[in-house]
Amino acid sequence: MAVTIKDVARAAGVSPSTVCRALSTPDLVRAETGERVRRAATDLGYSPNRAARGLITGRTGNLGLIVPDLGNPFFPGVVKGIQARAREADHALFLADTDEDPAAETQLVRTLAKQVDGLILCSPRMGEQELRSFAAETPLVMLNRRVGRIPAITFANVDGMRQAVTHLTALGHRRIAYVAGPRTSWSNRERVRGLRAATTAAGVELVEIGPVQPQYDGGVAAADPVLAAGVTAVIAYNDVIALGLLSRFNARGITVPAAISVIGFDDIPLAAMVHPSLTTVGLPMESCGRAGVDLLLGLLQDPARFGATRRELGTQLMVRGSTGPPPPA
Amino acid sequence: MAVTIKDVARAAGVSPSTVCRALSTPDLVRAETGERVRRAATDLGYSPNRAARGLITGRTGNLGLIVPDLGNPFFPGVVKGIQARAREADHALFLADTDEDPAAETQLVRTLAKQVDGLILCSPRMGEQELRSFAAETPLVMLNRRVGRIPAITFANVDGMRQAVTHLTALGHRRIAYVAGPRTSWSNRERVRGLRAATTAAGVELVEIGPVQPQYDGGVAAADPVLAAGVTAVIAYNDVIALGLLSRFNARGITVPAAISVIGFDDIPLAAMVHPSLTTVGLPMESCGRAGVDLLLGLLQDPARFGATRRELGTQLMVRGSTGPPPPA
DNA sequence: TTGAAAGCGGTACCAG
DNA sequence: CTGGTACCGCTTTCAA
Repeated sequence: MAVTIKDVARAAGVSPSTVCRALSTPDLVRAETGERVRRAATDLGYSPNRAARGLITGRTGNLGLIVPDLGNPFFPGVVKGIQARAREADHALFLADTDEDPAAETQLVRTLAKQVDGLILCSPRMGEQELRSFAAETPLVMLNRRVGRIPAITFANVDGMRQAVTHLTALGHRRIAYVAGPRTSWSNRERVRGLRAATTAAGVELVEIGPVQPQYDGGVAAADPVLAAGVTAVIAYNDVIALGLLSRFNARGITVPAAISVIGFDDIPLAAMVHPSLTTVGLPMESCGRAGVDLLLGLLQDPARFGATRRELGTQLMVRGSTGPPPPA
Repeated sequence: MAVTIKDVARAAGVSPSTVCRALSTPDLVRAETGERVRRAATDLGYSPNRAARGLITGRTGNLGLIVPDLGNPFFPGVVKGIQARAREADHALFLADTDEDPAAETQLVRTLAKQVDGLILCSPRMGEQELRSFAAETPLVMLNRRVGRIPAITFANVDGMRQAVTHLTALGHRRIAYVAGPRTSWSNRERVRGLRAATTAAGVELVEIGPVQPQYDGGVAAADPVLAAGVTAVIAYNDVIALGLLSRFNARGITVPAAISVIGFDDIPLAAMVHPSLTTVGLPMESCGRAGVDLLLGLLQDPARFGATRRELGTQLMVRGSTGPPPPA
C-alpha cells in the first residue's frame, strides 16, 4: 500500500497534523520541524492522496472535459490545449467522448460532476434548458457554444465568414455556395449568419446547400448540388466537408481553383497537407482550450465572476491553393 | 452541495448502512426496503461519491491514459476506443498528453498512479528500466510497445511490412526505399525488422533513408533523398510522413503512382481522403484501445495473470491509389 | 434484516 | 508552534 501521512508523522516523530501543516502551510511550523518533516516525506516518497484531501476541502484538483467526437480533427487540438493548461495549473483532467450522443452527454455530466471541481463542455450538443440547469449546479465552461450568460469561449465565426467573403469578392466571385453543417450546431448557425450579412453587404449572391453531416462523405454528397448551382466558389461549414468536396470535384474532373474555388473552416492540420492546399478560416484551437481552463479556474476562485465571463477568440483566413479568380464567363 | 448517502437515508427513513446495501448488495436487504431506498435515491438524483468510496474500497473506478501527442492523428483513434470501453465498464478516464517528452511521462505516471486503479501507456517514450519499475508497483498496460513481460497490446508490424512488400513485388518493383521514423521508437524498430526480412526473402533491394521526425515535414524533407536513391517505390514509417512525400513529389512534378509508388503505415482517416489516396498498412486503432482496457481490467481482477497478458493485433494492407506498377525502365 | 460504530487519508479547528 | 479531535462520504464489520 502507498505511504500515508501517518507513516511520515511516525518517521518524523510528530503528529499527522504537523505533517499536514509542514507540507501545505510551512509558515505555521517551526523551521527545523518543517525541515525534518519534509525530509521524511521525501525519503518515503510521500505525496498526499488527492481523493482524501478533496473529501474535506471540497476541491479535488480535477477537471472534466466532454467532447462530442475525438475522431473529428477539430477536437484533439482543443483537448491538447486544455490538457496542457490544466497540467500547468496542477490539475488532472478527466476526458469523455460522447460519440455525438446528447443523452450520453447528459449522463456524463452527471457522473463526472461529482469527481471534479469543474467541467468543460466542448461544443455541447444537449438542449439549452439542460445546459442552463447544469450550469446552475456545477461550475461549468462551454467551448464553441454560447447560451445565455453561461461562461463560454467562442470563435469569431461571423468575422471569419466576413474574411472569407471579402477574399472571394476581391478575386471577382459574384455567386457563392455554402454547404451547411447540422442545423443543431450553434456554430453552423453563427456561420450562416455571418455569411448572409457579408454577402448582402458585398452585394453577391449566396446559395445555401445542405445541411449535410459535418464529415467527409457529407462533402462528397454536396459536391454535385454545388456544381449544379452554377457558382464559382463554395464555402463549407468545416474543413472535413471541404475535403469531401475537393475529392468529388477531382473525381468529376473539375479542377480547383481553376474551375471553382473552395474555402473551409477550422484549419485542421490536414488542410495544409492536401493538394491543392485548402484555403480556410483558422481557429486558435489550442488557445481556446487554454482559455477555457483559465476561465474555469477563475470561476472556481471567484464564483461571483459568473456572467462576466465570456470571450470570443479571433479567427484568421488562411489563404492557400484552393482559391483563385473565377473562370472567365 | 451534492446529495449524500445521508440525505437518501433520511428520505427513505433508514440508516446510511442500509442505503449502501440496498444500492450495492440488494440481496442483503428486504425487497420492500430496498425498493423504497432506490426510489428515494432516484428522486434525489443521488449517486455515490466515488472518491469517498475509493478511500475505503481501494478501488477508484478510474483509469489513467498517457499519450505522447494527441496532435498525431494516430492517437485519437486509440483514445476513442479506450474511452468507449472504459465507459462501458463504468470507469472514468484520466487523460494526459506528454508532448513527446519522456520526463513529463515519468512525472505523469507518478502523479496519476495515485488516483487510478491502473494506467494505460500508449506508445511510451521512457526507458525500459523505468517502465519495468513502474510496472512493478502499479497495474499498468502498454499499447504499441513491448518490454519484457509487461502486459501489452501491439500491432503485427512485421506482418504488415510483409504485406506491403508482397504488394510491391507483385506489381514488379525491385528496389524499394524506406523512410525511417525515430530511432527511439519501438514500432520503427519492428517495422525495419519486418521490412528487412521481407525484402531479403523476396530478393529485392532495400534503401533506408532517414530517420526523420514522424511528421509531415519529415516526409517533405525525405522526398528528395528518396528520388535520388533511384527507387520505384517507397514505404514510409507512417502515414503522415507519406503525405509529406506525396506533397513534395507533387511539387517536383513527380506523379504518383506513375513515376513512383508510395505506401504509408497506420491508415489514419486522412489517408483515404487525399489524391491519390494512400495505400497503407491499416492498424485497428480503436480495437487496440478497447483491448488495452480489457487487459487492464482483467489484470486488476486477477493480478496473477500478469505475464500471460500480451496480445498482438493483426494488420491489413489497404490498397489504394498511390501504388501501381513501376515505370518502364 | 437492520443500525451503530469504526475507519479509509486527509484537513481544520481548538486548546494548550 | 504543536497535538488532539472531529469530520468529509462511504463501506464494512459486529451486534442486535
